[in-house]
Order: sequence, then structure tokens, then C-alpha cells
Amino acid sequence: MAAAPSPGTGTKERILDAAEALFGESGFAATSLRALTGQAGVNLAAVHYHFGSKEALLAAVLERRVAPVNRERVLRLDALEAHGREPGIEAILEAFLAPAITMDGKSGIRPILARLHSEPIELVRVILERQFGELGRRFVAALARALPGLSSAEVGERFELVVGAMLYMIGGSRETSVLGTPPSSDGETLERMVAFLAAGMRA
Amino acid sequence: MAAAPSPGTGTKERILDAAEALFGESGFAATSLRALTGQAGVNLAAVHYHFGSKEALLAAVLERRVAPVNRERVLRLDALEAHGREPGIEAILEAFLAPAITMDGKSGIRPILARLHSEPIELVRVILERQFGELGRRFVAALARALPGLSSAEVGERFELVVGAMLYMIGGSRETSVLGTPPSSDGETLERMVAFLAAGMRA
DNA sequence: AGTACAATGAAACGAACGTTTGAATCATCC
DNA sequence: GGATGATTCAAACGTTCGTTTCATTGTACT
Repeated sequence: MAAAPSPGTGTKERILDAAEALFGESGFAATSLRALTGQAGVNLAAVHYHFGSKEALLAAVLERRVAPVNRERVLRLDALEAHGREPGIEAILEAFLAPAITMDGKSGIRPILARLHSEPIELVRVILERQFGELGRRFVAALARALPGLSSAEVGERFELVVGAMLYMIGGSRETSVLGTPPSSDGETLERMVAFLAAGMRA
Repeated sequence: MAAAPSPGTGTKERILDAAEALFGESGFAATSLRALTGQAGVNLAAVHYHFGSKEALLAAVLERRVAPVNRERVLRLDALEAHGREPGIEAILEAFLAPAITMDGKSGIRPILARLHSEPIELVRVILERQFGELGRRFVAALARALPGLSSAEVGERFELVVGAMLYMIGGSRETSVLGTPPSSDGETLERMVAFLAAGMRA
């Protein structure tokens, strides 16, 4: 029979969706694969068949949402550097922040990102290094070129603050709107973050 | 022999200290009682003898640090209301925030508070209700009296924002200094939070 | 039809978990 | 100094975990 089952509802997707939901709700350690596969409506062994391990599943959950963001970051940084003129700090920061602010919208990945620092530290560190390491170093290098007065170690340190602020913004306790002004649109959030963090980078 | 072992190093304290450290580092679910009692240098069964269960140990860890803060809050609110005149919003918020900002300093409780929302949701909700519920309702009532234009439901909603902002401030990712100005003293932090949140309450 | 391979299913594996038990030790008071 | 209660200890309890195994089903190609 040529009747292909409707795409997007395969076993792998169902596992990823359930993992995203449950890891976000209860955390990685507190979520059992039995509860996860039960919610997904798949067999317990399917997790190891398709992903290899529970930790590899977490990596896949992160990758599915983070990889498109990082791809867009690379495109934007490439475009900036193709201009021939060295890009300014604001432009670099916007290239880094805008994809995360605007593309991360609807999925259940944000509580996971917010809780990443609570989970088994070594595993998460390795995952983030693999998905983020080279990209981060490219942005640090670009910022260092735009900030000739700062050592590249100092630029790296300050860039970690940028990452921390971004993670809090996109993953933080935002369901209750947050501190200041009303929720505010993505564009406004981005604009304020860029101005704020650019000043910090220059300080 | 009358030589009493130096106080403060009893079995219960050692368990609480180890739990505070490990729950903060790895989270509640990912910390085993065997690792915990190993670090504390006590027998595995001592946890259940002194506390009853792993969850009750978490409650005790929270209580040891949170109870003094809440006691100070009650004292300050009592003092405000004893003046006969209705206290203003800033005074109420300061009575609520100052003990948390100034008294929570050195212990390892802050990463735990920051991660509370990541842990088994039902357990944490029960613990917070018991330690925080009545106190929170007293502050909501005081704020509602100071804000006659708002329904008490609205005051309660906004007060949750105050709690969220406070938790983030005292428990957030502060080891890397944070966003804006340099770390800033407790007094400055308090002053800015009170002004900020009072405006939000009035909005 | 029949072979080859991808995917699913039910069942079990050893390990680690929180918890309980009961005996051994320690302190305390008569 | 012997009895009493509090505390510690080693060992085991049953359960649940992530993972593995192997038989079974589904799918595609010649």
C-alpha cells in the first residue's frame, strides 16, 4: 500500500515531543523512560532503538530546537562579515540574539533551557559545547575585533554574560510576564537587550 | 568523659549541610541518599531516623534557611501595623523583601531556591504553602488595604510577580555577577527592587 | 513469492534507588 | 553498675530505573 502515514507523527517525533514536555515539566532526572514512552504511545525500547540512550535523547531534544537557531546565527554573521567593513558591536549582538528571541517561540523547549543548569552538569556541558562551542568562539572573535581595547579573555568573559542574559530571557520564569514593563514584543525585547548588552561589552 | 563533641557538627547538621550542597549542585532527584550520607560521613539510615524521608529532608533544608527570613518578615510587618496608621506600599514591600535580601547571604540555599521550580512540582508546592502560605496572605491583605482601587484577586496576582522577582534576585544565576551594573550592595538592590515593584503594584 | 532489512513488541537484565529492620553502641539516670 | 532510651550500624527489603535481548511484525526490492 502506498498510503504513507501522515508525516510528523512518526515514532521519533512522538518521543521527542513527549520528552520535551516531560523534561520541561519534571526535569531530566525525575522523568522515567516508562512514563515518557507511555505518554508518547510507543514501546519502551523505541527510545534506545532510535536514540541510543536517555542522555542521547536529551541531546536530540535540544538539538531539534537549538540547531535551527544556530544555523540562522551563522547566516547573519556571515552576512555581516561579507560587507567587508568590520561590523559593530550592536550588529554582532543582534545577529546572535535575534534568532533566539524570534525563532524559539512556541515549542516547549524554553523550560528545558531554563533548567539546564539544574541537570547533570557534565552531560549538559558536553551537549552545549558540541552544539554551541564553535559558534560561540566565532562570535567572540568578531566581538574582539570590534573591541580592540579588550583582551580576548575579557571579551570571552563578557560574552558569557550575554549568553546568561539571553538564556534567562528566553527561558526564564516568563509565564508570569516578568518584572518590568508588560510582556513586550519580541522586537522590543531584542532592541533593549542589544542596547543593554552592547553597553556592557564596551564598559 | 564529659568531653562533648564540638556543637554544630552533629549528625543532623552534617546531613543538612551535605543536602544543601548536593541538592544545589545536582538537583533533588539526581542526588542519591547514598552519595549524600557518604559526603556527610554518616550512616545511610540516619536520614530516615532524623528526618523520616528524602522529601522531608528537603523540607528541613528549606526550613532551616527560610524560617528565619519569614520570622523577620512577620516582625517587620507587625511593627508597621502597630503604628496605627496604614503603612504604604513601599514600606510593606521593604518589610517583605529586606529579610530575604540581607539574611540569605552565605549559605548554599540560593541555588536550591533557584531550582525549586525544576523539582517535583507537587512536593515543592506543599512545602512552600506550609512555610509561606499564611505569611503571604498577610502581606497580600496589607497591600490590598494600601491599594483600595484594586480587587484583592488583582493584588494577589501582582504579589506573585513580586515573589517571582525576589526569587530570581536572590537565587538566580548571580555567580557571574549578572546583567547590569556591577554586583551592587544588598542595600542598593533592595532600594531598586522596592521602587520598581511598588510602581508595578500601583500600575 | 521470497529474501533483506527496518521497526516494534514483550520480557527480562543487573544496578541503584528510597526505605525498613534489628542488633550493636552510646549516653543518662537510679 | 545495671536498666532505659537515644543513636548508629550493616544488611536487606521490594521497587523502579535505564538498558538489553530476541522474537515478531511491517516494508521494500527482484
